Amino acid sequence: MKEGPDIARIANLIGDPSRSNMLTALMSGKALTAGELASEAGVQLQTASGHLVRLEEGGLIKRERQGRHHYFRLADAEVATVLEALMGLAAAKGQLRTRTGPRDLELRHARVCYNHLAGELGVALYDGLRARGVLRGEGDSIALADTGRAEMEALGIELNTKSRSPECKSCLDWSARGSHLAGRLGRAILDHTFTQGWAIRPENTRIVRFTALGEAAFRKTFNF
Amino acid sequence: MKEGPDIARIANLIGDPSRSNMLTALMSGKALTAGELASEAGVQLQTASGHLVRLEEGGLIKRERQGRHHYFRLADAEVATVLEALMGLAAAKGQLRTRTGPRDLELRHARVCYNHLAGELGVALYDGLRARGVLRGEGDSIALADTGRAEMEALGIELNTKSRSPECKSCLDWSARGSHLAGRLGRAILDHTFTQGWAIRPENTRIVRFTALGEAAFRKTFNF
DNA sequence: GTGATGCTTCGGTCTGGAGCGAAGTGTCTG
DNA sequence: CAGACACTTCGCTCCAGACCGAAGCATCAC
Repeated sequence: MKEGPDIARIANLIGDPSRSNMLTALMSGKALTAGELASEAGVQLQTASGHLVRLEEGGLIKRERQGRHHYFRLADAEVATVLEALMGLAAAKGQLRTRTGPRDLELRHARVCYNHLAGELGVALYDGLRARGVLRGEGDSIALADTGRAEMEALGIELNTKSRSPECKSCLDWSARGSHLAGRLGRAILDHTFTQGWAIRPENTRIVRFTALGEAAFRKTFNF
Repeated sequence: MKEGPDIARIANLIGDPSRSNMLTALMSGKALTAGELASEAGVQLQTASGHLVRLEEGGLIKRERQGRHHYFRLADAEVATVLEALMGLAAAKGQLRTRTGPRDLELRHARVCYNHLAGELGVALYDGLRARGVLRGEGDSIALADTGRAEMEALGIELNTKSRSPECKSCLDWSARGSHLAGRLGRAILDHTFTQGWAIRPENTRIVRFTALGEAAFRKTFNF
């Protein structure tokens, strides 16, 4: 007996892990690019692109083209409401994420979040820089203190001052409680980490794999 | 990869056509056997049995064994709320099932939503009660005004004060724009409707079929 | 112009899981 | 007890779709 609207199509769209991760990321209300969403979902750009087409056709998200970027946002508030309701139900049913594997442990320790460092190490760095007064401010408006700027320059970290994107930003971390550092500074520090050879980036993952010496050097350099 | 509850598991459970048909059937609020649900979904008993195990493990439905029968019902009202919200979204996105027949019209007019009245009539009742000040509050926190409580008692509507579930709740309606009344009061009013003989309930549907006199009495009683 | 970047499309592989037949478990009737 | 009935479990097939490499567009920077 088929009555009423077809739940299954919509639920099936939300029901794929990659897509639900993208939708969850879009719950922030911000518009995100395909690349950012791919990174959020932990899949390659081609895969994400396919998912985004399906979500768009299903009416769950909307696309805005700006130059070579495609920005995506939730289609409307009703979509957000349904996602919120699903989150509530999932929480009530104890379906918290508990996946644990070797891959997962590495991801939780240190990973790339778009273009900056996330995970336990990213959160520790962020907390350390704030405790020492290198970073100031709360929430979205974080700034580099003058002493901090000098310190970064002394380390040879270049901030690409041409870009108009925010210099410092905090980004919520899912694996560790707290935030990590995003923005141009976050990007520059991650780049520095790779050029110094402290860590490598295994193919097709978000994992940032520090060497033992590399992690020690990283902690010492940023003094946390 | 974001923090928070895992939407995907729950949504994936709902996202299969067979399972969503079963859940939709259970939205009637009645307990159904595995065999009945299999025929609702259009699959063999073995297949349905597998789905029911998964839905049970996911916390969406509950099982009661009675002799050689297994009866299933939705786990709780929250599940029903989420399903109703999904129906609303699906309807808004034009994912209606192609069949639009007399049945569909009846469903839109008046139907059961878990244990309370939904459809045009349910929304009209809700709007009427609010306009007259019987119900107060916005969003999730809706309450029965003192005058309203007296009015309901005068009508002989019993509120089962033992239950700890909320007395009044609003529930989004998918067929009409607006909300209808859920919670203990919503349940009591629907029970009253049947005991008064204003409406009957055709087998195997969510339809609530009012008689002409019954609908008039219903509207007059609740004064809308 | 050339090269870099962001995204899409195409073609291919591979796995999760939906489906069913058959056999097994539990419950009722006579 | 045997046999009917309701449901579950097992074993198997099969396919949708998730994923990625490579190639193709479009846009930007120089």
